[in-house]
Amino acid sequence: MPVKTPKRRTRSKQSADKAVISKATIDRLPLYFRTLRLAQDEGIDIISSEDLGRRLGFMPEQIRKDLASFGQFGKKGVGYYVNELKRNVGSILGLDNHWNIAIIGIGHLGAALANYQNFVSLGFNLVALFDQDPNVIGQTVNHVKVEDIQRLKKIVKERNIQIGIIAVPSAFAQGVADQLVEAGVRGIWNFAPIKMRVPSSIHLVSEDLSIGLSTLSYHITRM
Amino acid sequence: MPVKTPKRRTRSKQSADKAVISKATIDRLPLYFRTLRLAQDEGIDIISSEDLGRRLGFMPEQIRKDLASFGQFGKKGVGYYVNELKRNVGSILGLDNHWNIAIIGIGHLGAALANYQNFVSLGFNLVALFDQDPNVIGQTVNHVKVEDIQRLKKIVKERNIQIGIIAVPSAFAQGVADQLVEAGVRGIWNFAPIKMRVPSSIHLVSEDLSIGLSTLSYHITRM
DNA sequence: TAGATTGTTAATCGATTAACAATC
DNA sequence: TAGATTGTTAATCGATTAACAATC
Repeated sequence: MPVKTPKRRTRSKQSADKAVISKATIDRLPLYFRTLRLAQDEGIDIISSEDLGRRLGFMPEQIRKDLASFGQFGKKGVGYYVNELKRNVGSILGLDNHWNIAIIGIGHLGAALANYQNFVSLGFNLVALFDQDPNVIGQTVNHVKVEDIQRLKKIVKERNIQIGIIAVPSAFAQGVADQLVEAGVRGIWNFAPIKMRVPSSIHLVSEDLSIGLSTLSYHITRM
Repeated sequence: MPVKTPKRRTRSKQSADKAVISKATIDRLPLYFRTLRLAQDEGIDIISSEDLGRRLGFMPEQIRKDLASFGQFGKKGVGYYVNELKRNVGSILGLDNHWNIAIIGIGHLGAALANYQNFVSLGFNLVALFDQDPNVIGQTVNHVKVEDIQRLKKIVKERNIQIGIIAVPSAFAQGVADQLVEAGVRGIWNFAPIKMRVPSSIHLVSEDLSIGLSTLSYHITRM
């Protein structure tokens, strides 16, 4: 459900004011971050919006506009310093907060997420796993022990967990979300294909894996 | 890269013409399908756009507009017949083609996808798994044997596979995509976080799991 | 019939792309 | 300096929401 951000028509010209950033822009930031990291790995020092655009399949003006909404990171006539821009984009995304995350539901998907190395490389700390199955509780996945979901609230507080990742079957997902909210997490990343409801103060991102496959079916049906 | 569909300004009024359907509309169709199935399970015969909207968090006029772009499925003053609409939406999505799918890369994520029951319930047939690791080749995941990736082209043709699901490490993903294209698949569902390139005749949907977590970080950093 | 709800056109809103002055 | 490239405003494009006639 799109949260309507009140829009400011009369914003002053050059003050350090927080303009409203579009969701589309925010969704592109992680892609800029990754591409900058790859460029860094290639030893590139300076990159233009045109080159970034070529690598990502975006128009250069879109990239410039996205970045400019957070500050003036480039040098006219030159481009962007890769290291500096990467650090800035990472900081905008809050990756340097090194959030503590937990996964709830250690089935096939939960276990795969627990082993996903990209989260580590983005700076997230996997600090807890939870399941309800006595056969799974006590096991270790990627060096983290699976805890009884009964202990969720206690451990979320103890380990200062800010983000909960829900990978339980649909029927239990809303209940787990409610528990996470009560335990005090600030964000939920949900993989259950349901319309999840959380208080407006909690940030929710839902992944729906069956959308992609279904839309693929739609397209190949028509070709 | 958005494929520009030539737009028809001068479309005739009431003929069975295929108007251009927006990507946003297509992405919502799988959600309609799922919600209709749930309503069906609840024994509901007739549903209004308002009720569908409440269940999904969409405006009813958006749902009516989406559906109306494919035909007149509702009854004025009454609503939509759940069974009939679900059948129609499923057919629009091409789910009744029961596409044959294969997963390439049977690591944690690939194995999780191989076990994902929602694909089965959407009518997809998982008919092949591929890996490159001799320790994985020959194993059975969800009743399907893992084949040597060397045999990809042969098996894709033999088993009439239309959709390839890529779950290999980023470094190998483009190469696998190229092989799938050569083998004759019509669509690729990619989980590697790269900018994948395929011919314009091949449909590509990429899932990028780190976007969701990064944008969550963005939002909780700012609250 | 009266009330309800669709299908569709018009109005609004938001996001992308184009253009160009500023400046390195 | 001349050439290149940013940052930003304006124009365009596309998607959502509002309004309402049609009709069950």
